[in-house]
Amino acid sequence: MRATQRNTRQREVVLEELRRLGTHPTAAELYEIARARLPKISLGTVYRNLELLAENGIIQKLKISGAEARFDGDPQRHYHVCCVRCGRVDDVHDLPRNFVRRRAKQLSGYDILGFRLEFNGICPECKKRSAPGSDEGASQEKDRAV
Amino acid sequence: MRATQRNTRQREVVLEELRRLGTHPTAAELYEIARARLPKISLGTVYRNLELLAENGIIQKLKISGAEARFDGDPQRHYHVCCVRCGRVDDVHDLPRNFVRRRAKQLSGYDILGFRLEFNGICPECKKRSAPGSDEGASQEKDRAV
DNA sequence: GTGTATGCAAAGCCTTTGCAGCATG
DNA sequence: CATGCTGCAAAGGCTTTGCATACAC
Repeated sequence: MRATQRNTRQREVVLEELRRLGTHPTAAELYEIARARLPKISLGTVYRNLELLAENGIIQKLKISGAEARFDGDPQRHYHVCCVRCGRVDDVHDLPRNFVRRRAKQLSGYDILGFRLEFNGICPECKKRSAPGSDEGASQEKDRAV
Repeated sequence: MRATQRNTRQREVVLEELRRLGTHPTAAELYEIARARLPKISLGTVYRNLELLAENGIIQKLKISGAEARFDGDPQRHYHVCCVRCGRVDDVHDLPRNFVRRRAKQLSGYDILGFRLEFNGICPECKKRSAPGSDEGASQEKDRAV
């Protein structure tokens, strides 16, 4: 999070529309939608704001297989299904502890072909590199049930 | 899988090197390595072959957060850790059924900040679109323990 | 011999950035 | 008013593609 951050109309609109959609739009899609309210907004601004919001943990940036990044207005959800044909992305809610293909299919309506689980964090090398008195404690380690 | 596919030296080398590495190189990295054995190979060819191998399920294409795609010579593994600082990707082996942050950290040496679980498959719309007598049964539904 | 794959280079696409002017706190 | 943000457009970086040639079967 930066020192001082201003609340601009553009940032507000981008976030509002992303949340209102409830889907996983690309930056370009969001740009088109935002343009209805702010005709002069630029793609660059949309990208900059999405990036910033994601850095602050307010939204989520997804890099699913496929060309474009997608954004999720809900930073809490972590389960997604993506279509290998059209690239569409949906959520899978209420995934039980012992998640299974069958359950994912029931909840999403997809034919589940596979899955991918990714952890993210700081690798040993990077830890060493900035070990003593680390000042860049970006994401504090919340104790959620990973 | 295409009608007829030929076994070229280039494809062979790309696959061999990817498997030999055991890491998750980018196309460019693999290109440099392959060049040691086939000085005239082109980046385009490396991309084409990686794409083809991934389509055939022989390797895995990963689109982790970050710019470049990464490739995994083992199509079976599904657990990865990626460093939010340098983009490095590692495997997490032997992930227990009730995976937990602690276990993932033990196995990888990373400081785990979060995770992402993605299913992939065919969305309801795409199913409808190619429903009767589908001829494109790309990935057969293996009954692995998703 | 036929059709796939390659090499090379150009084109594509998504995303990032430089810069001058604008607007927020 | 100081400086973060915007719009615009150009630049970047990874990936894909067109085309003539080479090679696998």
